[in-house]
Amino acid sequence: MVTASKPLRADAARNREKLLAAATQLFSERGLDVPMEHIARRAEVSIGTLYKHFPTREDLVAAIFPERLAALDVISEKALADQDPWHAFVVYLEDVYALQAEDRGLNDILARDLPNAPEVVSACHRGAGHSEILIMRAIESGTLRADYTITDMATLTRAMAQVIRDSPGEWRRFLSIYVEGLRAP
Amino acid sequence: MVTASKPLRADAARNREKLLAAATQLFSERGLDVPMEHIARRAEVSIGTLYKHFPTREDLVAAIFPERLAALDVISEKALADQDPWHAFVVYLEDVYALQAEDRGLNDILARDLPNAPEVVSACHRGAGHSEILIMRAIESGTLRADYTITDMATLTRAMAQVIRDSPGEWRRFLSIYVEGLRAP
DNA sequence: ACAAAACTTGAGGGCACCCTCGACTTAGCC
DNA sequence: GGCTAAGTCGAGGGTGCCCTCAAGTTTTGT
Repeated sequence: MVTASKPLRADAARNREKLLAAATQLFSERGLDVPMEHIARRAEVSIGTLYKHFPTREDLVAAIFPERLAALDVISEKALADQDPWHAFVVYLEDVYALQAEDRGLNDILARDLPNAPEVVSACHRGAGHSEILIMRAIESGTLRADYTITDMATLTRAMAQVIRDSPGEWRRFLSIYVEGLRAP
Repeated sequence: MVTASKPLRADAARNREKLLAAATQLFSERGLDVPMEHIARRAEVSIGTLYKHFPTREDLVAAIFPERLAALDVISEKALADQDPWHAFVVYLEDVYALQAEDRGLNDILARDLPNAPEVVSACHRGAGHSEILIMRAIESGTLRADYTITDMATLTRAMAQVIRDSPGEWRRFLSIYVEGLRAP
């Protein structure tokens, strides 16, 4: 997937890296809505150059987040390897939201209607697939309430996004209460 | 509290009412952030007139929401009259969020850092006081987990605000799961 | 019916963000 | 060293929202 279509000129390559670094940092700190001007400024590059490299905000997101989202796969794998289905499911939730809590941009991506970047979308689909397996396993083991669905988890994710934003110190407790409500009767 | 300081001229009084009606409707439909211009347009009044009557958005909120928030008191009273502390608490939550779900503006008020309008603030304090009583009673009856606090409820409210916004069809289910997690062990 | 007071109006200035484009600069090749 | 394609720059035009104020209109008291 390393499209080496045309090798960039040296200065262009340098600027591209500076832009990515600046955007990575700002997205993470302030979320996906940071003004484009701020990104350019932090990269010490003009706004025109930013738009040359990344014509839309989406392009920037698409360049940055696939790597971030790879962390989700690591979390999924860890959970899928866990022998205890309930434990796997609960730890999975904790890990996912811990990741979200560390990165305001990721939080935005998971919470709102996602960007269309194919790589981002597919990472989310992958995540959803893994979640579904974890849910099924936990239901089958008789520990998770039988009517739990991936839709419920999507709702939870949006709720958690909000909690993380407003009260970063509270999200673990909030989650733990919710999780208690998830046990099979 | 009906400050009849200076009787308004007839046309002014009419416009004031039109503005209140328009703002009530738009706040409820679209939330507290509707552009001032939209409110003026819907009231069929110029933007200057809007600002004459309500110099800030806060003033509009202060004029509209105390009445809305009175509904909260009704809900509290009903809950406080309930003999079963657990039932009272759960129904209270359902009623509060049902109210929020009906009014996008109210949802905004309860979710974000509130407007400074004294009447709004005091209504919220009143609500918090009632919540606290309901929480205490439910804890004492041994049905609600003993460590539950008003802070947890504030967090829940923000989370619910988000769920109501994104997935209006899901909030009851989300709440019911959370509430299951609230039962004393 | 008239004047003064109260009210209304909307053009327009400010701001923050978006994005474009023509003039300049520079890397990289001969 | 000089040429050219590639890249950079930033002023400036567009949008949407905020809010003000001087000029015009309406109400009301006499």
